[in-house]
Amino acid sequence: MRLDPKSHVPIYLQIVEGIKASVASGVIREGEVLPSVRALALDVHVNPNTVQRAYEELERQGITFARRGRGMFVAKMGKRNATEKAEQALRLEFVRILDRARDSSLKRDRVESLFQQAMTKAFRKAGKLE
Amino acid sequence: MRLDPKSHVPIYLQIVEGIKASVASGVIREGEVLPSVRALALDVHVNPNTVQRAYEELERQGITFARRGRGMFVAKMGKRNATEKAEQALRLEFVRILDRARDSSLKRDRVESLFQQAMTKAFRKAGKLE
Amino acid sequence: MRLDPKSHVPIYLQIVEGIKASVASGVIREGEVLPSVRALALDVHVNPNTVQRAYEELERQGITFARRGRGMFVAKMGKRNATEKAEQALRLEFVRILDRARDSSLKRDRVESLFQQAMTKAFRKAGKLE
Amino acid sequence: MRLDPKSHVPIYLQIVEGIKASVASGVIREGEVLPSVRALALDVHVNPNTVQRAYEELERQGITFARRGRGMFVAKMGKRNATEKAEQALRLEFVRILDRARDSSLKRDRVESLFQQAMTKAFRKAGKLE
DNA sequence: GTGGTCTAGACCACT
DNA sequence: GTGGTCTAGACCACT
Repeated sequence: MRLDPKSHVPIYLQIVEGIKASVASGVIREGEVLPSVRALALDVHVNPNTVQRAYEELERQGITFARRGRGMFVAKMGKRNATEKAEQALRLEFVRILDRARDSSLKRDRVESLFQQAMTKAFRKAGKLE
Repeated sequence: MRLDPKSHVPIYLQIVEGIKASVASGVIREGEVLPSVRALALDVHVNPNTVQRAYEELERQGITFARRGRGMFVAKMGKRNATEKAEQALRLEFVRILDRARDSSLKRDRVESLFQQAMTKAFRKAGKLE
Repeated sequence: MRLDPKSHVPIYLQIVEGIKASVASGVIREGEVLPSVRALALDVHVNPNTVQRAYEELERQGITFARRGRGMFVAKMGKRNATEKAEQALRLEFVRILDRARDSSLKRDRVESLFQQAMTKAFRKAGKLE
Repeated sequence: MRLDPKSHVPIYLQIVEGIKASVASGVIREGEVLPSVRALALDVHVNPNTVQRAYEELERQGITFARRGRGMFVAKMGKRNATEKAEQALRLEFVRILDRARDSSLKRDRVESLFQQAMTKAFRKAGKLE
């Protein structure tokens, strides 16, 4: 999981996004257990409370559920929920950054070209590692 | 200028982005004066200190320069700087959100389709207002 | 026995309540033996330690008593104790939730109506099953 | 605001309930500001973080909204939301405690009588103080 | 001063 | 060991 300490997005929300991606892509399957709060905290070098907060948010979003003393599990509709939220988030991001590009009078062709470059980069990487 | 109080991006940086877009698109031209701190503060319903921080940041980025008692002016090369930064920011945003889309196993076609929808929306709006 | 893993009431206390109801209603009679810790634990999908805690609490409340190697038995006066505690608990619950309803400015008539609906539902069910 | 340290309901949720009652009853009106996190923390003798958590939950439930540097305000539909949630909570509480009363074989008449006593007590108090 | 995030560390219920 | 709540205290963005 990649956490960016310089980002304005709070760390706990970056963790939420990371786990959601893992659930959406099937890296963690429905019914499977997430890493424990303490284990993940050690792993990503943040305080356990910060992970705890991320886990609460995931439960609230219907991606996971908690079982006392057992751990945190991916919910039945977790994959579907996570995928839908990922698409919705992507759509909103596109709208936000393209609105700004337009306001900056960037040329439509130029925007298209930057997008295609990023696509190639992102989906080429996918084919190789991870 | 659109400010989102719920965004994780600090308001002063949102103001910076808005002004950079105005400079990049020529709404404010090189050598022209920006609205006064107080005027803009009243306009966007924000504390003058917040606008002040935004203006300092713009100067730091070489988009504008200050003349004591006269105001804040768009620098020579301000438009070019603003446009370059807008492109660079867009490129980084694309990489960031497409990486996440890939990690979420969103289909390449689906991502392309969401992008085209947002493009149409953004650049259709551009033709009409603002 | 209905256990709610999402409830803020600890599971061992939920078990205590469930058994008290069984004793109060005569489902388990005075002198009769309770299910073994292990049997009940398997039945309600809970760790034996949790059932053990519930049984200790029941003994402390004078509802049951333990016989080493024999099991847990309903005490003489167990039914009466359980019934009295059930009434007392109900009274306290009523006071608590009606105080809150009043603080929320819910109308007296509305509260009365919600109560009657719940009564009908609870005591109709009673006529049929269990 | 009455907080019960012996309750199994977490303190932060007790605070949520207390504020919701104040909003539902109009003690705090729509658009008005809530006590600051620090002020309320001092008032009810809990840690500011605990109040903060309650305020996050209130915002999530659509009762309030936050303005950076300004404070926490009652939302436009806050009163309605709070009242609806209060009714729903009451209904669920009734169902829960009446189911248990039935399982304990309490007589219907007896339950009715305990309820009426609590009603009189709660709504008499309302007429006098607060 | 006001809300929001984070660290550090304690204690609890449950496994 | 596992999640959930709470205290104590720091720092940030905004007013």
